Amino acid sequence: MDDVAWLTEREQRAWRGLQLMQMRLERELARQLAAESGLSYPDYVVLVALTDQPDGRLRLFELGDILGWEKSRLSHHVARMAKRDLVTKERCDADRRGAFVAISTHGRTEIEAAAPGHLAAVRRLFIDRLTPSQIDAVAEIAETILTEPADAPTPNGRVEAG
Amino acid sequence: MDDVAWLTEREQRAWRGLQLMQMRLERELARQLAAESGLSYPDYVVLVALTDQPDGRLRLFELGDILGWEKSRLSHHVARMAKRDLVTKERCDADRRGAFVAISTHGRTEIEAAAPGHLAAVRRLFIDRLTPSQIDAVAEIAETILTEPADAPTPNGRVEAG
DNA sequence: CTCATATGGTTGACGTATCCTCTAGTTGGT
DNA sequence: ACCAACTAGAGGATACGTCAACCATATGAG
Repeated sequence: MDDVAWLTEREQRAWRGLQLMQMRLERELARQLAAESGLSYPDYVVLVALTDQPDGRLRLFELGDILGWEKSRLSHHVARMAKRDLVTKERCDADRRGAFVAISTHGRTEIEAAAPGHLAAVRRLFIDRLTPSQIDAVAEIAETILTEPADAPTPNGRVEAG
Repeated sequence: MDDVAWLTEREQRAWRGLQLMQMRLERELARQLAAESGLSYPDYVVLVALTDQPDGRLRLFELGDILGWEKSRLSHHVARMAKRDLVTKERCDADRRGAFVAISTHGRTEIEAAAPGHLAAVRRLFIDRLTPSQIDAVAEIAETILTEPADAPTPNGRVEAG
């Protein structure tokens, strides 16, 4: 790193800080969830996505698109969650290759028990330590970064318009 | 999630956006490093920390503090890196329980080859898409979040003053 | 219809992360 | 000197993520 053009001091402060912040947040949230519920952080986000659906279920590829996960990871994770009866898998008659993941009764119980503590932690660790304008700044920055640049590769098989 | 006090819309926009942004950045950077070098992202940050040292070496626990890693993870990771001859482990005479991790010649070669592409990716994906004031905002937000709150648990065995 | 190709999802192997426990060595009190 | 408490680090068990190969079904061109 000595002979390479590194970032300016300000840039490095932002970049390095962001990395550390994110690591810390994820670790703390994962720890909190593990301590106060039987769910991991990935379990949690899967169940949230399912409860967002009126019928509590999604095709696997839809869930993958929502979470930004690869299909393989999703398949493995859903299989593990099904083994713990947090979700069930249902076959899809319309497309017989496909399958639904549906939140189970037990899954609902678990996430309803986990959510308040998790939300409190998100507030305590992040939201409540920032000013409203900082919150908005975060949202804007994230949206800027997330808008697909024209020449970017398309990670999840999504296709550029045109 | 339906019957639980969730975040306000603004808060959720920031929080969810941050999560997605970070996932996307890490994935792209990991992909870039894997494609253009033989290093993983964790390999890279370990080597950067070592090259920041004048003598290119650190005690394991010092490295752990710098990176915010648990000692077990660090021990495992350094062992794997040593197996690939990216670093070497040296015994510490001053404290014979301890050990140094030192970057090897091969490690220097690898990171010097990897750095330009990685830095270019950091710029392309993040830095160059933000205004200078957004960069500063990120730095300030990260520093706010990273300052240890008085009542927080102490993840890495660090002890609160008093 | 038939074949090539694309899509939805699974699986196994392998590297990685975390938890917990263990040993060696250090430090401090008596 | 001795013993208790602590620290540095290693290592096994298990869960997780990724890659590449794979199967089954769907789709479209001829």
